[in-house]
Amino acid sequence: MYKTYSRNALSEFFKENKHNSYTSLDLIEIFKDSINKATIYRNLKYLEVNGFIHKTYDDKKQVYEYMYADDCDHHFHLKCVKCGKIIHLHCDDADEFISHIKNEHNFSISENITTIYGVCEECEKC
Amino acid sequence: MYKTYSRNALSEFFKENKHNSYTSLDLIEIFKDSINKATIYRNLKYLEVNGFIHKTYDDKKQVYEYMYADDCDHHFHLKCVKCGKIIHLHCDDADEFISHIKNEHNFSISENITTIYGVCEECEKC
DNA sequence: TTGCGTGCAAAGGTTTTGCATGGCA
DNA sequence: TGCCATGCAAAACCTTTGCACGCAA
Repeated sequence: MYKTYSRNALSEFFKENKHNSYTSLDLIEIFKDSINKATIYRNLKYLEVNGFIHKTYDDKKQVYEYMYADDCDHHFHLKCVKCGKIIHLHCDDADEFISHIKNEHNFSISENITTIYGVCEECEKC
Repeated sequence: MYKTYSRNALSEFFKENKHNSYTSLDLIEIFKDSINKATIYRNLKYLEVNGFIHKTYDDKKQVYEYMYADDCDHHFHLKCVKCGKIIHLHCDDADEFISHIKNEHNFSISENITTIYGVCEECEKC
């Protein structure tokens, strides 16, 4: 893997903003002075294929979003549809639920590509 | 609600294919001889707003998919990433999982907009 | 008759691609 | 040197919109 300016800038950005997710257009805007949009798209794909970022999905914006992938293969992501916050769910009950679905419903859940939508505590109050 | 040819054709199609989901492009292709694509888009939006179809998301195709909505607000959808089949999950353990997430993690899951991805029984064998 | 749905074509927005250039191993 | 990344512009692609027409209530 080449370390290039664009690739570094993008991956550092994701690392520094672990708790947010961004659409491709967000990133094009953020880096508009330094990185061409074709390069943004190419590097998003690259970083995703190489497991550095995790592709998720925002129901409101109708587009993919990308987020920092920190060993994201083994837990669910809860995403608040109001504020956009992503919660990495580490929970034994979730594991049990997955086992139950596997054993009783014969379906093997892939946590890494599943995003569970809902409303977080703070937004529930509003 | 007007009953028009296009709207009827689309909703009947969804009803007859309850266990599949379709992208807008699938539907444009299927109805290419009888319905204009602008009308397809307008009616998909209409049917979705009126709760007749349910909008979901396919990780592979990077687009929305639409499926027949049969009281889909109160259960999870399991989608097989290999064959595309959608399973409407009616399961007490899922309800318990949702309660747990609500009570212990303070997050209110919206089942109606969440699709859980994984691999179904048949595809697991391959 | 009036309002809504439709078809067509054009516009709008997002993503991908081809090609020439430049940088890093 | 050779491979890969990049920028630019064009192309491709999907979806939305404006407008005129026609059908349904």
